Amino acid sequence: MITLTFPDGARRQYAPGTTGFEIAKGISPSLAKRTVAMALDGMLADLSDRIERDAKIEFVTRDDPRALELIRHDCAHVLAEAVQTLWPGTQVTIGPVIENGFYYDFFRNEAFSPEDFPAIEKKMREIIAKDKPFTKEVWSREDTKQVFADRGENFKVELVDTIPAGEPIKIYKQGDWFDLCRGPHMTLTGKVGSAFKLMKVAGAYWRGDSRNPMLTRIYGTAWPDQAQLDQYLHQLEEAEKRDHRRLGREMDLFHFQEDAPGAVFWHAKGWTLFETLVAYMRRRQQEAGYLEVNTPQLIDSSLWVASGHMEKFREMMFLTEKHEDDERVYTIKPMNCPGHIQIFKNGLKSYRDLPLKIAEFGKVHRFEPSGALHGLLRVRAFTQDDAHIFITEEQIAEQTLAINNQLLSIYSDFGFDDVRIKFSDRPSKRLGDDAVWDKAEAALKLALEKSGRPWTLNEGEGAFYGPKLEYVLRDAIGRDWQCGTIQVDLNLPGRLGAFYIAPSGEKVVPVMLHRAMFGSLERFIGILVEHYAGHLPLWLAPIQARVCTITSDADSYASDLVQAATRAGLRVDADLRNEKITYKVREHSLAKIPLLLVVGKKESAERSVSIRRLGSPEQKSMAWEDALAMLRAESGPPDVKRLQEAA
RNA sequence: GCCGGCUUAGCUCAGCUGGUAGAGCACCCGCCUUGUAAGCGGGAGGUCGCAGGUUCGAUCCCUGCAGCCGGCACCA
Repeated sequence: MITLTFPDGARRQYAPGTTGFEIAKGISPSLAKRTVAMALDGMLADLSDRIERDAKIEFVTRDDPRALELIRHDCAHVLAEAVQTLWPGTQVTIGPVIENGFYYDFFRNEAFSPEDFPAIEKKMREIIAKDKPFTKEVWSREDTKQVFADRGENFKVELVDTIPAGEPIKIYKQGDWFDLCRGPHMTLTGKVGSAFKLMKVAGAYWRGDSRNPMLTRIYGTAWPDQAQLDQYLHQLEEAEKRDHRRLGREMDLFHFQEDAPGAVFWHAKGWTLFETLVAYMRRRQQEAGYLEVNTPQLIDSSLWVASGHMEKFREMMFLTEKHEDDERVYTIKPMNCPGHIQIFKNGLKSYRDLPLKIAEFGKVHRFEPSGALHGLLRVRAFTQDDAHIFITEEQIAEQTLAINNQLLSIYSDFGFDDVRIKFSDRPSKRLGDDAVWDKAEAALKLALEKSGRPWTLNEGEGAFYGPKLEYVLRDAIGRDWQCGTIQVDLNLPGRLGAFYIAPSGEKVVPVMLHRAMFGSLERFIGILVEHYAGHLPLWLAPIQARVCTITSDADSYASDLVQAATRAGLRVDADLRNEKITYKVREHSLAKIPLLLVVGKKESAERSVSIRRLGSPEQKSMAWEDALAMLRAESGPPDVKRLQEAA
């Protein structure tokens, strides 16, 4: 006999091989009817599974949160059956559950289009209405391959080979239709319900490899009930409203145009934001002892040959054409490091000069694949808050740790407190001996351990010249963005002939750390706009306050306020147009102006303002002097405020 | 780069099976001097992404190219 423990703590004995369904039915027929799967020791399993060992058992009903992935997975199978019924000859591949839904990849000579969705969804509803039982069979490896081969399902045959030896080959049937699948599934197709929707079609490479054939992927979403589906669709609409490309236009920050794919036209307001971030980072770098420099945009390609970029990074680089009067080919810099090494090399350096921290807001150009471009988040021309720190080998851990700490402090100033660290080790395409890589990776790991922060390994994702740490921010709506990076480089300084004089009088090649905090200013701004949904904090807002007149009688008073505020270093302007105040409030609210200072006859007579904050209908009347003082205090950058508080 | 889709006024979008275009908002002008998320009236604005082709005739059909969008691959 085996002993099963129930959620209420009760223990009962059963004959080995009893199925979950039998047990549920024994407890109550209605429970058996409601149950869609079970969990054995916390692991989801088919209700039809025979239980052979002692275990904790729970019955999972359809409204159990754990049933959600089953609903989605079953829905994927229903989708696959529907597609194969409508278009015989289509090959099935894989159909996993993903966040908020599922997808299924198909192979067919002709791609699917969203226009096919109504027909597919209709067929899916028929399959669900038939309420066919999901049944599991275990087949032999050879039989499985033969069956799928006979049906022309070549991708499935290939999948069978990826299943490790010793694992059962499981086939799930829903009526006549069946699929190779790890499971588990619910009991009946009817349990999928009706709250599902096909979302989009996309191409996807077989097994994620661009050398493989492209499949057609159909994405869908599925929920326990219609209300949750509706809520999800509503959420998607809301997310669209905070898209930085849309907000960038509405807030008049920047634009793109066809002539310059992947390059930003920064408008005055966007550029103010950009410069505000640069000023912030400049202060933070000065406090940490960096020296800011500037290096050429175009450098003779021979330098990039020496650095190894031409060999390992060529396809990402823009090169000039040979000029009639000058046979040289120049490279538009894709990175700042070779330039910074030139500055290091200029003049003899001593070990006493180390660590030497060279920083640049360097604009780099990289030939990103056209399909990768995405607003500000992925561009071809971008500005890095880049720095290269020249040190001795002994200083690697200590300097890495210092950068790590400053990075976290900086992110926190923007409200990013959930930061993950990824450690990327040697890639296949790399410079330098393995012994050098061993050393670099070990030093980075040591620094990570000293920081005491958790990290994950990102295998083979390092830069071609060294391993790296990558800092991933989680934004206000839970999306992850890679921003900062610290890279240990034991290759480039030597290749480019950099050295310092050690205490012994010998020439020694320095170690170089590459680091970026924002990463790309362009990308960081895109992330910020979405993170704040356009509601930038006062210190970042391009226009911090807008004075709105109610009648033209207040025009000159309004102009006085703007002048006084501007002299106080604030970014304030006025709307003197002959429009109703409701009209002005609406317009400037949509433009995400943080503060509206409304002035009419009353205010101009008593030298006050009526303040309205973005996102709140409240109005607060204050004397102008008080309002100005409040604005000044509130609009300070976080690092400046910290210094003021400390003083 | 790959797969699919899209490209009409500054923005959002209509435009039936081919007969050279329309709305709302924005813009300009006039009226209203206005009290916290859209006052009223009028006007102007488009080589329908670019280049070819089919046709008596193309925004519409076909081909190529570009950009964008959604994924995939790649990545700050």
